Amino acid sequence: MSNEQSENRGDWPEQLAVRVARCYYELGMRQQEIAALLGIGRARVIRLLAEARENGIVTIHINSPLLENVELAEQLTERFNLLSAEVCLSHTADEIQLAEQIAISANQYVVRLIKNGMTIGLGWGVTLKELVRRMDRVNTTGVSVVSLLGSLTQRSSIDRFEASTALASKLGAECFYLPAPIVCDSQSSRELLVDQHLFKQIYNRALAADLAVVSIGGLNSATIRQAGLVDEDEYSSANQAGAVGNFLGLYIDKNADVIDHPINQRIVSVSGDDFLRIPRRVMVSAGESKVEAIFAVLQKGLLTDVVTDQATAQALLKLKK
Amino acid sequence: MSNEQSENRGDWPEQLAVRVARCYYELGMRQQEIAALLGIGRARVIRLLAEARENGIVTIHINSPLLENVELAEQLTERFNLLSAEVCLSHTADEIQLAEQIAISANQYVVRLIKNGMTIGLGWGVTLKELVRRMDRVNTTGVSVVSLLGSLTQRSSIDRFEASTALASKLGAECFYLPAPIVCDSQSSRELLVDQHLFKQIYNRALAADLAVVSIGGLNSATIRQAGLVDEDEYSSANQAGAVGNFLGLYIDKNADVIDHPINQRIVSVSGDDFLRIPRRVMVSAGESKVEAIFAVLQKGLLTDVVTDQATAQALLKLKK
DNA sequence: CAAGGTGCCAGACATTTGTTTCATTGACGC
DNA sequence: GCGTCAATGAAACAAATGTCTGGCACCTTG
Repeated sequence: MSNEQSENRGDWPEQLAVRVARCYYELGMRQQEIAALLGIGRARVIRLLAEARENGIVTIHINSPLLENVELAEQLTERFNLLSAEVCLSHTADEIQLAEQIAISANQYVVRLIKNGMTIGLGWGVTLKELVRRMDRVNTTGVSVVSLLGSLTQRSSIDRFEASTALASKLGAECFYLPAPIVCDSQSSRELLVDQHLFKQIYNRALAADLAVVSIGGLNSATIRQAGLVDEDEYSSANQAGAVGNFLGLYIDKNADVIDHPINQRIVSVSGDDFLRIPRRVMVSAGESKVEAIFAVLQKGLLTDVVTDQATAQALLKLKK
Repeated sequence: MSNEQSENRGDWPEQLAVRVARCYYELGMRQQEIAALLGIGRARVIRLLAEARENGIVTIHINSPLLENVELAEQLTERFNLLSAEVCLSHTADEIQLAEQIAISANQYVVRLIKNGMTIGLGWGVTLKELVRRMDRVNTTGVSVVSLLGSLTQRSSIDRFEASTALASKLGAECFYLPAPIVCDSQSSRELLVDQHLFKQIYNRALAADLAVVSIGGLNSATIRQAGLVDEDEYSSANQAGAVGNFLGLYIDKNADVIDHPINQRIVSVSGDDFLRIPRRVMVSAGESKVEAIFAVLQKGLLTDVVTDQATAQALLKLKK
């Protein structure tokens, strides 16, 4: 039977995980059996299974929608004049867990929108990172991914928030980064960087995106400050200047207008009218603290699609009145 | 819009299952919590989860292929001149379990082939039934499903083997049946039925299918006889006449030629050259007892795609030599 | 070559999940 | 009304899964 296959095909960790996953989910074997079959410890089987789910090697889909959420989605679509919306169940107020949960729903939603030959503009943040991490691997051709914001420069931030690279790898796509930090030292250095030929080239590529997937930063969300890009002083002064959240790197007020504050002069991102040139603009976001900002952005018509959770959807619909 | 909010939205059993599934798989809640939240017993939560997996409300995908199986698939593709093939892991020799396992792999394979506006011709048997039962629900438009064989007439057989109806419901598609039993009483009654206007109409529809999904019946497979369509005498005499299996209802010999036997005169199905007019012909089958028949059919070039398991794939490749 | 680290297995343990049994409920048919 | 039957929850139990510890082998690094 299974003769000792040669050896060195592909990277082992992943192949092992795949094998374990197939034995477990497709063949319905017990972890103990699998461990015995593959000659490894049961603990490892458990780790590999967890890892496989984390990585999106294994994905679980629920094909039937929950009626009440379909209704909420329809209401959102109508009230904010969207192309479509998706509402998922939520159970926790913890923003990190929430991000994971929305990510799962958004996965299917986004995967359906991806077509061959497409350029995808991508934002930033834990939610998107999570989304991309658990996303199905899809075989595409001619797809490219462009970051809509400048780059993060700290390794730790990149690991937590940078999603483009991971998305590109899931899709087997090319990936482009705006060659400038997301927050520049000063307005003048921003202008210098933005004026570079290479920068413009990539910026134009971003403008030509067919699909944008973005998130929104609530103001007191940890994300922005965790990234260490904005210090406390700036944060609180932006706050006082009427900021309700952060959209594509820029601090916005309750009308979704970019507030007049020095920090916004230093941000590198595709925003404003340029952003609107992307025909399909999907927001993936939820959470108590982001409702106001999400509402503002929706109200202003910046988006064509929304993926959020029950609680946020209900809050948004209430605000509308 | 939101008209019947209050109570009667959708059928409850399914909605409950969906809700439980989402809580469990997306939100990662414990069964105990879910039971408490929804005010039902934990036992029911378990039953609903099982049911959801059975029905394909919940589907689990493994997105990364197993390298050794990719190799086997490539070998199959090349040796039998196929468009593509898929090989899944197998762990059991039990044909029923095997059917379940292949069905899981075939699901993804077949779903990828389905396009809007397509007509799908479908065969018969436990494997296909299983395939369809666990298949993802896909939203399609303009798809129709046509049975490639005459109809089953006993309720119990229908429940076990008839796949077209279920497929159509998963796809939201139209479904057409050949208006004749799969096995007629006599050759003459077959001719009479086949000559009906309505029959020809649907037969032509079947001929115009873009995709056929079929299985193969091993000779001593329980399926054929379970259906109670062929009695023991006929079975053993067909056996003696050199039958190695059953393809689209017809008994075939080791060259995949339809054997000269009275039973074959009474079968209603789309076969022979007519079958070859369907451009994409996928076989989903595996099992020790079917190897010879599968080999014959492949050798004769009746198929363009195969989904099978490791053991069968290896056996097929050995035979080729 | 040794210190420190990592990854793994083995096995003990806690938790979760699955199964069985039994009593209750409520719908249905007569 | 009144039995019958299926569906369900409760509780007890069995099995599986997940977590943790210690120890060993193997690496890296100085």
